[in-house]
Amino acid sequence: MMISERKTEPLGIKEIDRSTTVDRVVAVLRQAMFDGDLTPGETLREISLSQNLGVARSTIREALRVLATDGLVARMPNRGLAVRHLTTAEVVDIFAARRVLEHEAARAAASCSEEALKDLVRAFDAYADAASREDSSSASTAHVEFHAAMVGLIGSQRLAETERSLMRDLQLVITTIDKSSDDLPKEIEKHRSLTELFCKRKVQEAIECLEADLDHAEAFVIKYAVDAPKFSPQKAG
Amino acid sequence: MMISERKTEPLGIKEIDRSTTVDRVVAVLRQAMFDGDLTPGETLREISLSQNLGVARSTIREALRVLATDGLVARMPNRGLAVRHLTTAEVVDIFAARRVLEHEAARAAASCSEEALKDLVRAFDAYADAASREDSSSASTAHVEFHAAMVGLIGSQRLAETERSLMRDLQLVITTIDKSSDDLPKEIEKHRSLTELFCKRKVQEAIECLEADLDHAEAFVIKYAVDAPKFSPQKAG
DNA sequence: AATCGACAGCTTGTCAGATTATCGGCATGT
DNA sequence: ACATGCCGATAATCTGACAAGCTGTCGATT
Repeated sequence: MMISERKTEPLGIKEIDRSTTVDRVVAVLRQAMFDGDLTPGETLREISLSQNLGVARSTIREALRVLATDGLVARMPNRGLAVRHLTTAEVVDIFAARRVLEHEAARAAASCSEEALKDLVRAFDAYADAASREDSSSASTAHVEFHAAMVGLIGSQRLAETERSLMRDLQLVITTIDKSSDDLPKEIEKHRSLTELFCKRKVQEAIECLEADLDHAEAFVIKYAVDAPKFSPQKAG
Repeated sequence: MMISERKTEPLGIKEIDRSTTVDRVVAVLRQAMFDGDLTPGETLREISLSQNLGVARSTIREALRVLATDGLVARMPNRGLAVRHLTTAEVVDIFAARRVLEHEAARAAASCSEEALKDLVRAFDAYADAASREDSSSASTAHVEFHAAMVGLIGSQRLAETERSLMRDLQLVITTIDKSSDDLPKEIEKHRSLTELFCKRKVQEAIECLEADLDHAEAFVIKYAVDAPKFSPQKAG
């Protein structure tokens, strides 16, 4: 054996960002929509975006193509792109999906590993932390991640990813409704008790808690969801 | 009121294809992977693709970006793209997700509308028809659509889309295993009885049927799934 | 006045070419 | 044997150009 053979890095070396420009543009745009800086219905012009972000139009186009595939923006051929507008029907669709996934998550809590539950607690802590710092942008992200972690208990990353996508789309609507009047502390408490029920593996109670929350949230969102007077979005962008 | 005001189209007017070149390239590549013309691990070179298909490299890039976002191809930054290779862990993940969705579909069959069941029957008929014509390409597609229709009974297009994506990824592996030794008639019969159980709303029996099928399919696929000796795929391309 | 058609402007769609960044392998030197 | 530096291949990005499609306007025609 050789002396001083080092396994990894000599400590203190920072992680290098290996993302491409397109990835970063996607992230920026996604966050902007997420934070409400880009509101549903708002058109996205390739040229102005490329000028504002200081990248070429081709790069913007690739980024927009990703967002379109994700379903966050709608393409209107030769007319441009716009931030997606959810119709009432779609909101109902999303909540139907969430009910299935989150119910199943509660059931999975009965038999999942302790380690998996730790992940859920970690996700909740991140959410609570962001909320306590009144960082609404981070809080939104953490909220999504919490729900994804919950569905993750089922044991399928794919389903967790689906939940993530559902939550993101909803967030799109929610941020446009009211940025401040949201009773964040109350939300945190609801999620805290939900987390506890999961950890104690009290399936039935968790389901009831989820159900109440989903019903409430659905009614709330639907009240503000507007039917889009636009083209239906492309399927596969 | 005016005379001869027509609501939609004067009959017989064909639908106009409004797809862009990128859309068509995506479709071609997707089908190629689906049919096994492009096998997992195979690298996709932008230049050769653009030459073969007779379109510009930028167009190819946008198409590949879509496929990467969909998760069908893996990006290795600055090294190229490759048709996705599913690891055993991912196959397990996918089947965990399918179990959740298809179980829920069986439960939903108890209370869904007759109309929804008709859709399922239609999907089965298309599958059986393609199989009887020995059109394996159409049969693969129809098979995916059948399962999507099944999950569609739950009442969420989003979940159906998730199932579609899961099935497509599996199909990617399956086509590479054996194109012909597949006992298609037997598969059709299994799906036929499944369809009947759904229509008769025999939930418990349907679940048992599904479970047996899923277990069998999972074992089959895992036996042939190879762990990829490549980079892990990018998250959001 | 109402309708139609041509036109202009804007934006996306597609393309070609050039430049840069990164990777893998090879050769070279100690 | 090992580290270093160079080189070829390929993707990543940018630039600039032109074509195609949509919208609204503005006359001309009826």
